[in-house]
Amino acid sequence: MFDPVCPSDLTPIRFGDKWAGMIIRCLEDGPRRFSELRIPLRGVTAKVLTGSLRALERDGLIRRTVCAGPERRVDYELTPLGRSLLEPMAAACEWAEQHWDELLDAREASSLDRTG
Amino acid sequence: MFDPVCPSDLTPIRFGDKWAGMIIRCLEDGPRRFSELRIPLRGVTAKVLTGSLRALERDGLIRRTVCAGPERRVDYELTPLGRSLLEPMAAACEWAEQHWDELLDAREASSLDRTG
DNA sequence: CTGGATCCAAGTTGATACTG
DNA sequence: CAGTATCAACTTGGATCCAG
Repeated sequence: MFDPVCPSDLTPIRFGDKWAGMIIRCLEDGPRRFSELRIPLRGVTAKVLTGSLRALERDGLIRRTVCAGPERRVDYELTPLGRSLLEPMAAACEWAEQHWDELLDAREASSLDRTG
Repeated sequence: MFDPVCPSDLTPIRFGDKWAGMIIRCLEDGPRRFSELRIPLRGVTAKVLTGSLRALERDGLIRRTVCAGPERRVDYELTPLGRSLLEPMAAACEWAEQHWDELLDAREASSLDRTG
């Protein structure tokens, strides 16, 4: 799923911490539960995801809602500010896609310098 | 000088490592020497600046040129790829300027939550 | 289910001293 | 001038276990 965003951390552009960019994209289409977020973000532990979510909340990019009811359930959704971030993110993705090959070539060339 | 870029590391958007974004902006108007770069980047040590420059060079964003002559002199300049990064960087800066107040407000609000 | 607590490995940044 | 070497501090991400 996150191939188009940052295939191998190759692009020099990053949004927040390691998971912030992916979290924002996960929330793009509407609110998601804590456990829903853990599915696409394969490998993220609860603690780290909590940390990222708290940071995003502190910056006013997402809103955390504890839903009433018998079952414990917490929803996260983008605030208008968070949603506005999608624009520069799209610009960053476009740049990454356009210059993907050049980035790869540069890495290859510099690794060849070291070996030969 | 770097107030417009990232006044207090408040924006969630980052380019490369801590100094990469500033280095790129320093090279925007043409080649600069190692020691010239150290002026605006107050506080950066030679080792750290070297590390950032090497990383940018490896990614093909800047080119390093050792100038011939009696005095030791090394120039750094943006490659076309590095220059192309100025576009998404401008988009990021624009976003940061437009939403500066909201970011500040969010931080204030969350710090108030903690104190009272 | 949604985290908090604790511990830990790894990476990042920097201070300081030194070199061709 | 343009770095390199070494060491120390801090930050990050994660594993594991525990709790309301």
